[in-house]
Amino acid sequence: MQLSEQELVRREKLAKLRALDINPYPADLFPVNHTSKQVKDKYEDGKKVIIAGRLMRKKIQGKASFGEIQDSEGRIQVYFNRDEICPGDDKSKYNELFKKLLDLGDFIGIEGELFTTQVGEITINIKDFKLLSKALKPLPLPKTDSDGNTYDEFNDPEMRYRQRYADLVVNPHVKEVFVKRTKLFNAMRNFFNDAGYFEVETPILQPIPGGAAARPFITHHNSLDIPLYMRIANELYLKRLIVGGFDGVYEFSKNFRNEGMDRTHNPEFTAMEIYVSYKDYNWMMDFCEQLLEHCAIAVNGTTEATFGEHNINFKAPYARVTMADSIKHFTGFDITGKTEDEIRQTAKDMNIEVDETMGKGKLIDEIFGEKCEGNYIQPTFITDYPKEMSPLCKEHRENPELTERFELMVCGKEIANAYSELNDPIDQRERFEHQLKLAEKGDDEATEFIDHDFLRALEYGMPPTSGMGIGMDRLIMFLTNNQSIQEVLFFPQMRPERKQVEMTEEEKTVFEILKSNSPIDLNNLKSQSGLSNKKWDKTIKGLTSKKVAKVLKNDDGLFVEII
RNA sequence: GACUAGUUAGCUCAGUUGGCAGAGCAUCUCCCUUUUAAGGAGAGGGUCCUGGGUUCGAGCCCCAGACUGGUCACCA
Repeated sequence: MQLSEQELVRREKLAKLRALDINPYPADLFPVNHTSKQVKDKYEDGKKVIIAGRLMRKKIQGKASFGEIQDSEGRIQVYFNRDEICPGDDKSKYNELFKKLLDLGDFIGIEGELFTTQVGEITINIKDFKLLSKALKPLPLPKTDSDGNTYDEFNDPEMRYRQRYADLVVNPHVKEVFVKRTKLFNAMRNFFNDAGYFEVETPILQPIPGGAAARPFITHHNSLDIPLYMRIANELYLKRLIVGGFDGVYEFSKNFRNEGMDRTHNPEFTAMEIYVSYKDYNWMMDFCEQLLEHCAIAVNGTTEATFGEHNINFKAPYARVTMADSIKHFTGFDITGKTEDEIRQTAKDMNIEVDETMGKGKLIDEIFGEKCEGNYIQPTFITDYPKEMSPLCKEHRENPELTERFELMVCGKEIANAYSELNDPIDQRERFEHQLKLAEKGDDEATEFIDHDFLRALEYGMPPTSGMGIGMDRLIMFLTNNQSIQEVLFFPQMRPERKQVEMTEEEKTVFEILKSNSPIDLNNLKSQSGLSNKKWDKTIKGLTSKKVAKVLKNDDGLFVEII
């Protein structure tokens, strides 16, 4: 492990602290009684406070210094005065411990009294402080001036995602996104609980992955000696609970899909699904718009939100458009009563890529996706989807080609999907079988499964039920104006970092020669190694930087010596 | 998967025609008792993403690869 100069310096300081009998990682509780925010909100001149946090600014001015402590709520300025901290003759706590051995990023605990500086900043006059935890790695140090300009911002996405801990420490706006994320979950949970619905948990490891068309992750259970799939959706389990007699159940579910990754897809993501008995999709639309209005206010204090160039308003009610009307509106083509071939030809005429594996529903979905979807900026319910692409949804009460389904579109993206749930077990079995045929028709190797246990549950009888799923990650992207899902996940999936090798093969070879013959003439060693010029240069520089060898120059020439 | 941009000090970034590796902040040393990204003086700090090639000489040119971002496609 190669350490930078600054890391080495901090390790030396660690040793010095121990030599002074100061434990850099003490175990004892520190009796914090204020946060930085409480200090500012409840300011009283001369008030005694005890706070703790990271030292994030250290400006030494001789016998007194200013610093800044960052805790979970923000930052507060602190004032280190030598004679306050060291009232006696021994000034070492200020001169040594504070000035020389404390670094930015260290956790310290502080006891002091509040005052306001001449420039009007609330500050803690430190009476005593204690090192609580030493930081061995320097944090990035973004700075902001009084005009709001930032300097040295820690902004490389790769590093921010890989080292989210550092990102959170130095970028308060990043932390704010995750605070809002949790507010969203709490608001939604409260809304459901107030409505009398019941939060449940269902299996993540499933013998049959159901409830969506997606490629699952497969794992293996050793004792049972069977494959298990990580869930792609929780729909079929929640409906089993409606069969079991709950009026309303919901779950925030981590789902896993073994598919591509991009700025809107992470292999694991969070969906919320809710099922309410004796309701239909019309009721669910009302419920959905009330819910989102409530959530937007809980998160941002307003129903309005900015997303990129768009201003969106989550205030209910939202426009409702059937899919057929939407396609008619944006293309002039009326899909009602048309055959599969007519629709395929129309799609081709619109220059939409289609192939023979696509059924009628898929073709309609392609046309909608290509020509309509992107136009819905304000929250809009698209209703009445073709039957073929909705195998878990009840047939439309007025048109057997359609289903009672809606999706909520915002900024051209789907954020909610809901049905009047199919509860006819015979129809459901036929739809599953039809899906199986579609999967066989397409060359996609993703196998479809028929969940016979789910059908058995339906055969016991499920009350009329409406269900809805909401993509939580996408919703929070809209509410925090982030274009990338990685920005709203603490730890987005990343390719593994490349491991640093201790010593390359070439370095080992040269080191072996050196071990039996040191010091040795540099050119002699080079020819013995048999390396190319460039490779030799890299190798010898590698060895010297690792401090296992050094190059000596004297009157007789250049020599390499083992250290 | 395709296209495209990037990878240089702890952080943010320069780097000219191929000729000693640069700046600001951070770090280290010294001075400074109410400062506001920013006091003064001095010093140290580099696997220029990796591997190969061209060349007397490569951060720079050529080839291959890695990782990341963006756009598109695929996938919900």
